[in-house]
Amino acid sequence: MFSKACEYAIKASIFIAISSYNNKKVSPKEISEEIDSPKAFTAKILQELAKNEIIKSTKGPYGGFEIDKNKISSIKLSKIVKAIDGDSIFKGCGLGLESCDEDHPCPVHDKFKIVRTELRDMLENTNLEQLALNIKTGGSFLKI
Amino acid sequence: MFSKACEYAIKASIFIAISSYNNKKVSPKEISEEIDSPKAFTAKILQELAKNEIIKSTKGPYGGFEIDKNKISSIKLSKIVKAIDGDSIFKGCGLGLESCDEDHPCPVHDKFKIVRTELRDMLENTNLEQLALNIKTGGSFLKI
DNA sequence: TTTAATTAGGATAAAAATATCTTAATTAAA
DNA sequence: TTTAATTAAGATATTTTTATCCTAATTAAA
Repeated sequence: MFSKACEYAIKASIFIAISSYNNKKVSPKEISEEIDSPKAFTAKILQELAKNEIIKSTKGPYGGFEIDKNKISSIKLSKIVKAIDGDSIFKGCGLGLESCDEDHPCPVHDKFKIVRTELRDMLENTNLEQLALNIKTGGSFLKI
Repeated sequence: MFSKACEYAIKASIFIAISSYNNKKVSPKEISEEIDSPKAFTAKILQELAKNEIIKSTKGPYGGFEIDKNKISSIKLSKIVKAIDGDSIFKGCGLGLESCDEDHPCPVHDKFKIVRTELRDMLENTNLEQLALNIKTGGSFLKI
């Protein structure tokens, strides 16, 4: 469904959100250990998230990655997915046709539309606050 | 969502179904032209579909690919997707965790479950006959 | 101002997906 | 039985994704 990079991006964002609630910046090393991902690759993805202003990076001693506490609830999953994988998963045709629309639909257009809408709504209606809180209360987990 | 190979597999299967209704076997060349895909790569995918008994191949003169007419309505989209991409798209965790389940869910488990179920149901409830007929009646298209 | 701790960025490598090419095997018809 | 038309299979190439490594830039504190 999502690329590896996008899976890491989502998990990393959740962990950074949790750490930020604790007023703690985190490094690529801590993040990759927490979410069980390759460190250097994760660092690249963090750069991308920072460029998209989803997370904030601070260089130098006492630096690291964080998210403004009062921004966490406004960051939707859709924003993270768009930043890393683009929007083709909610906008694109299920069979990869360039010009698939109501007027010129691919064979699975109507059937696929329902799934795509369900996915888009899910990503639009899920934010980092919800996901972080659920982890904090032990309702879900970031690895194994 | 699906790999390129899987998109080609779905489109090829639909075209072969349509041709089979017309009692006509088709070659990789005809198929790739009809669905706008690379010929040799498409041929590989056809081999895979044949191994999975989704399509039937006949070598030699007057050979080609076809589907038993009375089997077309029983071939679900899910069977094609499973044969090419495997079942991780309906079974796997949205964040790629090995052991994600109700007892040990990933952060998006509950939200993702709805989408995955919607997708699985769609693939289970869509068959080649429906898709082929919809094309025949001009309700949908295989390319551009 | 120097040092050490950090992220940024570029170069490279490895693996997987996509794509192509060549030859082998099969088979119907002449 | 030979020939020509077809798919099967293996080798190779290209592109994309995933991953690693090294150096540069930044910055807080000594």
